[in-house]
Amino acid sequence: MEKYVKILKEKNLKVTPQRLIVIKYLGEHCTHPTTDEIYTNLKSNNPSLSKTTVYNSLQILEKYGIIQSITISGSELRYDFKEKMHHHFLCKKCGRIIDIEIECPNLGKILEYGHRVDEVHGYFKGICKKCMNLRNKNGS
Amino acid sequence: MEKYVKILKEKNLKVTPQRLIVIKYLGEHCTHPTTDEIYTNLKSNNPSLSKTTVYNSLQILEKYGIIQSITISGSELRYDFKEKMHHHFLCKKCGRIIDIEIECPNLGKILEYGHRVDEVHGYFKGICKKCMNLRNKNGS
DNA sequence: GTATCAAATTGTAATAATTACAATTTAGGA
DNA sequence: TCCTAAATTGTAATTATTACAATTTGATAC
Repeated sequence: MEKYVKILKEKNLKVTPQRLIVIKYLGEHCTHPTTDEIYTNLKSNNPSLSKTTVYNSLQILEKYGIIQSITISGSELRYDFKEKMHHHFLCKKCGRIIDIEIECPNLGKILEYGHRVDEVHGYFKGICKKCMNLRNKNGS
Repeated sequence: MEKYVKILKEKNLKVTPQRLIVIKYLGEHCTHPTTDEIYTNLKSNNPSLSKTTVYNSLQILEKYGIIQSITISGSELRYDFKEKMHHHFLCKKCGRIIDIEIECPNLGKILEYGHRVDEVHGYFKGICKKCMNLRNKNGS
């Protein structure tokens, strides 16, 4: 827990219990949850928690580069602890979002266009290995 | 216009005036419009057009690989004619989405994981060249 | 430890994006 | 031209997000 307190303090963000449980949740769950998933899961042990607070916390954590939002699955934002750069793979069968540990080798080229690049996102959609195996077994 | 009729027929999709104006709109506007933008712009010349039809048309056009949806700017889908593979750059200042003509050199690696990859998306966020120049001029 | 105050939290209400669905219309083959 | 499955339409419902005013609280100064 101290780890998360430290992260907030380093950015001069006020340390509140709400922010701590949100950041802790993301630190311990690599499921790329939506705002609603985070809210629902935390609500049971934190009955006074408001969904607006979850939105606010996620927003400010993202603003300060602690977490990142992912737009991969249609009309909802998902969140991810921002550690080292990686890509994502969305399985259209089981809906899982899998981390893909690769860097983006294109960055240099984009800089050549003259734009200032702050964020790099890559994602892939398809059928994950697990679902492919299931499909083969069932012969369908 | 015949070009768009042909595209639909090739996929054995029913050719309707609504689908044609939607596909034509995307063919002639490289602005990565939202569903609402497409609807509003077409509505004036096609008063009977329903927004649900625009949603339906976009959905089926995407399903058949004619167009692609882009999730880059928060909670809204944007659409793009699906020609050759390219990436996107979102300017956080002016909101423009700019095409970046690069391929993804990572594909091979993802295939190694054992997943089946159907779609490849890459996007970058930052400040575009034009906005950077404006900023420098104003000295801010 | 207490007072102070800007900032954070809460709950409700409003807005925006998307989907569901039943009734009507229509494209395209027989 | 007729027929039917599929597409379109409009309304209503759902889902995701934002706005905002009232209340509470973290962190600093005393």
